[in-house]
Amino acid sequence: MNDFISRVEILKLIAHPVRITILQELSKGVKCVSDFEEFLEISQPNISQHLGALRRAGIIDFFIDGRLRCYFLKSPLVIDLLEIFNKEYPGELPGPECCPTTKKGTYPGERRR
Amino acid sequence: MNDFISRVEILKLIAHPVRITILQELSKGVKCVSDFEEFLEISQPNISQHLGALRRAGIIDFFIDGRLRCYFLKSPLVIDLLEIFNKEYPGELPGPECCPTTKKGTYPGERRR
DNA sequence: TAAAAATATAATAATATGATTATATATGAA
DNA sequence: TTCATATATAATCATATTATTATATTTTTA
Repeated sequence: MNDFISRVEILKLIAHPVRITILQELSKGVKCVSDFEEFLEISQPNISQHLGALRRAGIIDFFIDGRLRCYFLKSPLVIDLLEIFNKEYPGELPGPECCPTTKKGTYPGERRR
Repeated sequence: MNDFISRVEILKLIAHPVRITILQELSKGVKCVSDFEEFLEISQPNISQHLGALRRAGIIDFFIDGRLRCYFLKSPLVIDLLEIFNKEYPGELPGPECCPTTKKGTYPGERRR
């Protein structure tokens, strides 16, 4: 039903420095928790919590190898998102063309800003 | 300075149902606050706050036409992001191929999950 | 079978976010 | 000028998010 909201939830979840970093690593290949501990400067439980949240949202998943938990990317959206995240955007969009129409009339009248 | 963090901040800002809706509208053209009031079911001050936050982040900007404030998209990243946001993703990424290597050794041993 | 390693879960506390309400500002119209 | 319109700002409160600390679970190894 609420496709829109769940997409927003996914975005919101990804929009966190640690989780973006986790996803960037996973986009290169499988990683287990102790691998993350080596370069994320946060505690083990915190890593686990971030991984758990990403997992519950269906963004990543894991398999178990002995006592290792090996996480991998599941959501193809993440691949596209990371590409945009890393992309350079030189410049801004062109400003609005003259005089678009809204319910309130036609603007700009005098364009002061 | 911190390019990574500011990108995350932009993502975080966009990842909100009202703000995504605002940006989707602005991707179609200029809109003023009272235009938004017609289809966003939230209060005027709340709309103003969302617009203000997007503006402070440099994602949108406005010009003034009389007593209207006419907002428009500034960040090209948003265009790409909205495209992904609306894209359908059938299926998941293929699971990891056998036996990738981590600092901890080679896995999976027995893949139980 | 006891200890250790790898990881998760739960409880808590600090901080951030978001909506609401009330009020302020600026502009055009009467 | 005064009033109405369009919008912003500020203060407050409720809720959500995040990190921390402590503890539990599972599996391997000694």
